[in-house]
Amino acid sequence: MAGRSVAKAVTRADVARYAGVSSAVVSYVVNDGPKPVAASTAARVREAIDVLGYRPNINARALKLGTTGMLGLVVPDSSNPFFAEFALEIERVATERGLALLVASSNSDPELESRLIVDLAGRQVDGLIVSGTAGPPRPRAPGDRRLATPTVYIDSSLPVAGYHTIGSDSIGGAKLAVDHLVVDHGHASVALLIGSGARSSVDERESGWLEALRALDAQDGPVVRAPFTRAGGYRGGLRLLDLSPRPTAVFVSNDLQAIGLLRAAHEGGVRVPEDLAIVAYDGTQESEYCWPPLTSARQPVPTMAAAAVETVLDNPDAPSHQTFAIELVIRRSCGCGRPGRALGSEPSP
Amino acid sequence: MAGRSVAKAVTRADVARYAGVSSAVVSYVVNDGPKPVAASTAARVREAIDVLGYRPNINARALKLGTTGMLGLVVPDSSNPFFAEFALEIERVATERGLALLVASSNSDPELESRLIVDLAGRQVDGLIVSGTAGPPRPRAPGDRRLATPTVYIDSSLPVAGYHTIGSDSIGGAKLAVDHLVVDHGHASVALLIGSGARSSVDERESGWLEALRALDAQDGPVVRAPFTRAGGYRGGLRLLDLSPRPTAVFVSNDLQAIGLLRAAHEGGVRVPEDLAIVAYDGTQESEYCWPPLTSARQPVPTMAAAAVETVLDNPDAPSHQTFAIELVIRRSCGCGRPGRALGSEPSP
DNA sequence: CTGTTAGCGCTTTCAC
DNA sequence: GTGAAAGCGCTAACAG
Repeated sequence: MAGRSVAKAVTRADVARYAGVSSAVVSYVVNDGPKPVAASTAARVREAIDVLGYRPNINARALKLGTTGMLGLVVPDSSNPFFAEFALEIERVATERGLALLVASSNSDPELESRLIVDLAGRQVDGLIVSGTAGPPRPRAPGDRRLATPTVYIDSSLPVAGYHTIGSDSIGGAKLAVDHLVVDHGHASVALLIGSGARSSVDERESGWLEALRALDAQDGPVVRAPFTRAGGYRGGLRLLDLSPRPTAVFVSNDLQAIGLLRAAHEGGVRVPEDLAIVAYDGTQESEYCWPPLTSARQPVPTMAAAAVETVLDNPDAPSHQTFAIELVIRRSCGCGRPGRALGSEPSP
Repeated sequence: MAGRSVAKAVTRADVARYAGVSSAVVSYVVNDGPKPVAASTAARVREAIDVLGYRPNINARALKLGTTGMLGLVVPDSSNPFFAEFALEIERVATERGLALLVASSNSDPELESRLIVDLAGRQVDGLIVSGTAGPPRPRAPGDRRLATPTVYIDSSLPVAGYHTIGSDSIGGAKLAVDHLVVDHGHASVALLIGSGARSSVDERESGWLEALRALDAQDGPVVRAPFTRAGGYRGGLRLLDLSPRPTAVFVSNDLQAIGLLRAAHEGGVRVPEDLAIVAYDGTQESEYCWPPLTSARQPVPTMAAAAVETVLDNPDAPSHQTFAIELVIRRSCGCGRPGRALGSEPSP
């Protein structure tokens, strides 16, 4: 059905004919090598290219070279601002390196996810970056057939044998959040509003929250589980606010949920941070512009994205693991600053 | 540099050898045609495929067929939730049709944008969907060389000669917004906070705003221009709130700006909607979860995305234009509902 | 039902 | 400095 309509593309042979040279020469001038070409010939070729409107067929090139100049990215949900920002950063560094980005969303469905991975691998992408819904894959069995495509799992705070993995230091991040609430703001205990995913293992944000509380001899507050979405945060928030006694402080596992919680609080007349202090996780742009602005444990997205691309491209063998420190961005929802006045009141551009 | 590490992939020839058939037969079973294959042979081939872990090389296939099974999408800013949602929808329908999506962000830079378009076209995508930062291209000159790739411009409320265009009915949408503010809420005039882009022509949202005001014999309020971002809305909002007399109602050209404006209002102690009624444009998810929830003129993103893909794939010739009606989603920021209580208080999932 | 084979557009070695 | 030709992995005539 397609293919029919693609107006007969002009090919390297057309250019060669028009310029009165061989197709090899066209190749030399297009790629600026590997052989030198006389200046005058080159000029003629370039003119032919211009006149004819020639565009090299990148796929043919890929076939010959065994390289596609494409990266694949699969995320659970690209409308989650965190993944959107991640994707944008990856795209930025890919573009810088002359690569294009093939994206796919698994919609948090492990089955779809693996189909997408297989599909992208079949498209011969030069590297695959995946944020697994089902968490990182299980360690590779000894005789396992490798996926030929170099792959890195992001969003994995622990190493997985046989794979490249990258993640933020969620344990450390959770601790930062809890410490701030307990030490700096004097809360006796901190609740947890956390995502309920398909992930098999315990979320490290939960471990960090617990560890921090223990280390401070503070009490762990109630735990509420809800989907990693605004709506999930809203519903989870409703339950959280219904608890008695109502928690005075909560650590929320991502910005989206915190925003949902904020809505629940507004509707219930619960003042943030006066009645309920909130620290979130991710530090997306959206967290800066809700009301009150969210204090959030920010993942260094640009750095992580750059590392992902680099790892998969420059280091395809030798599985590695990298963890990135997170930074607590202080705004108003934790209780810092003055009411009605956002901290750092000139928002970033 | 790349290519080296790609573990020698298993090819159709390997499978053929292993199964003791010709490569054509392998092709027949993989594609389920065009020739029939004996059941027993097919089984042998399938087993070989399995054992060897064979994956067809999609690029080779593309080269042969003149079709890549890829769509290209270029947007100004994929971290804008509106475009993120759009991209997600396009991806969804593309996946349904077995196509992959190549995305690129122009970062609102017209120069980058055209480079990206050329690059994607060179990658032989089967169709190109672009949301132009420079607006749709100028009408095609008679002798103009066509871009061979079928292309549709989204976000273009007016037709452009020689191109496929798709857009929401921004004039109608703006009127809906203004009418609601003036007729239903009794505001004597409505201000405008609108994006300042690279677009050459006047934004139709501005025209709609003006027309609606005229039609109602109402007064046009002040116009403030600022970038299409949260920060832009914030800064524009600061200026707007500084005006005297301060407007009592404002139509904002996208959700992002409205969210920035909301922050400015919160900081300035201006109550929304009591002191300032707001109606935004786009109707992204984020508009549902800020506080107060935004009344917004919603673009039918899924419908538009489906139309874009269909147009570019099934209708590559015969330039067409499609406009989609927008729907005013009533929430709290316009003054509807009760204070502290969001309208439709059970948010969507 | 199965096999042979000619390319798709490109790069690159090897000759001139 | 330039050209001829092989071949990347795949499909689809065309023969058997």
